[in-house]
Amino acid sequence: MSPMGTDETYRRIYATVRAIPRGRVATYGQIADLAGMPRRARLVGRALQVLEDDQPVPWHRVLRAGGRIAFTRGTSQYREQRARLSEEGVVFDGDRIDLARYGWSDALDRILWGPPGERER
DNA sequence: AGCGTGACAAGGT
DNA sequence: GACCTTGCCACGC
Repeated sequence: MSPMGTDETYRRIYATVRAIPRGRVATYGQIADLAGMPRRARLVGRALQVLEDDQPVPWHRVLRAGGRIAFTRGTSQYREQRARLSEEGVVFDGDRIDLARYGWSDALDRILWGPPGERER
C-alpha cells in the first residue's frame, strides 16, 4: 500500500468531496483549500483518479476552476461525469457549468439550509 | 536520483 | 473569458 501520510491525506480529500451537496459542484482548488491543503489542487485530482469504484465519493461534483469537466470532451469518462451531473439537475452551458449558480459554498449552504444543527427536514 | 507527466490553479497580459 | 508562465508534487520509469 501507499505510505501512511499519503493515505491520510487522501482520506481527508475524500471526506471533503463527500461534503459537496447533491446538485452542486466544487473546484479542485476549492476542495484542496477546504481540506487544509492550499495549492494542492493536483493532489485532489490524483486522489480522485485512484478512487476505488466502491467508495461512496461524489467525484463527479468536482470541476476545473473554469467550470469545466477535467476530462477531454468525448471520452467515456467525460460523458459519465456529465450524465451524473445532469441527473442531479446541474445545467451545462455548452461544455461549461456556471459556478456562480451551481458552485458550492458554505455561505450558500447556510442561506439555503440554515446553520449546522438547525437543518431539520 | 533525475525527468516527464498529469482528473490543477493563481497571477499577469 | 483566453493564453502563457510559474508553482505544485505524487508517481512511474
